[in-house]
Amino acid sequence: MATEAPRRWIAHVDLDAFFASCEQRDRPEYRGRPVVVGALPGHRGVVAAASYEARKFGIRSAMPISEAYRRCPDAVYLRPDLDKYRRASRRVFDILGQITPVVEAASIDEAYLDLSGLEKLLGPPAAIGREIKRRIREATGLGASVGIGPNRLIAKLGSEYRKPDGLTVVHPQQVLDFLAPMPVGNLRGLGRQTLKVFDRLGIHTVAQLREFPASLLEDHLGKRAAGSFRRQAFGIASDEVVTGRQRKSISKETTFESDVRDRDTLHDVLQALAADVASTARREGLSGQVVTLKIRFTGFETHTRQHKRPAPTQDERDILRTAWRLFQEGKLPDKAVRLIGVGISGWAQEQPEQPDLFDPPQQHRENRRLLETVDAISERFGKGVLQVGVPRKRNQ
DNA sequence: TCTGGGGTCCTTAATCTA
DNA sequence: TCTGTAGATTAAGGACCC
Repeated sequence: MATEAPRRWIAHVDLDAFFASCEQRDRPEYRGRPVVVGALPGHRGVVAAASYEARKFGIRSAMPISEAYRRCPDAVYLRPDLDKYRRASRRVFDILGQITPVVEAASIDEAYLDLSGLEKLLGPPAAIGREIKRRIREATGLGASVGIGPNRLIAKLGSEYRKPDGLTVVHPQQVLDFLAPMPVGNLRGLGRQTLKVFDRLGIHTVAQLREFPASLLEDHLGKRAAGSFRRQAFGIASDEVVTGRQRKSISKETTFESDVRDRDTLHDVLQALAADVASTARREGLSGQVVTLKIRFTGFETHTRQHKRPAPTQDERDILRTAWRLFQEGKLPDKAVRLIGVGISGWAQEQPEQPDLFDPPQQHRENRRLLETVDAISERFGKGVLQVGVPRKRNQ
């Protein structure tokens, strides 16, 4: 019996234990052994990636390295080599681009592909999935898991369904059965905090979520989140694959081996981080107007302070000056610092912002900006140095 | 357990302005 | 000129993801 063709076939490709697999590929003596990439034992930090051999000991990413070491002292512990992983990632994305131009990079080791309309050329979805895996392994020696379904959610859950080296195709008519027995924790955007709420409500599986009264769920999670999880429970999700996404911020941060009180040290570190941010911004041709300072104190108490500068910048001196002012004037607790970081965002528009004389609110802002500049100059050099005519507000 | 680094998105509160 | 208010913008924090 002919079934109706889906509007879309979306694939999600996920490289298995990516960082650890890159290391095992390059060092044959690590193959078959538990490999943990992240902080080194005895230092502050967490697991960034664990090979499948390491996972047998219960080691997971984001686990404190001390805990990982307790579980498996004999594992191979390595610092991440991000340049190596970026090279491998680029190679994989090249291969995906040969399958279809509609590829969205979801992270360094994950991608969404729109396979719609490729069946005539490459065969049914399962055949395309096998071909993707084969090409990745042949070119890079890395294993990948692939999920294919009518939308992004189903594709993503499909790639997680069988790992490593898995392939799962979920046809539109199978979506509800595929989701029903899953733990709700598998849904997108549902983390530890939300899981507690679901636990309290006695919702553990997607099937139970579907049965739960929508209005009651809204009471506990808010309209937006409740709606999102309910839609997911019924397999409703976006099937758009967005190519060429632009990043929205650049940031650099560092955690000290032991907490720091010394202001000079903090300033020096902040300067290095600002230089790093600025260099990335210049390399990518981005200028940001908003500078954000992130501080984590002893006890993991974390604060951010941000400031919108009058003009975009990619200059480390501007970034440092603003960040240091935020540090000094941000009414932050007087405690030793565990982590410090700085970032920029709020990119310059395509064309420099011009005051629009036909847009009173904008004109008002421009006037105010002008007055602020005058004030600042007067403050430094004395009043009367400058006389600036400010256009009067038009009627109303 | 004792918690990295780099991000995105959302909610909420304060402030500004028409 | 004063006042109340609604909407936009900015800022801070938190949840979440890999």
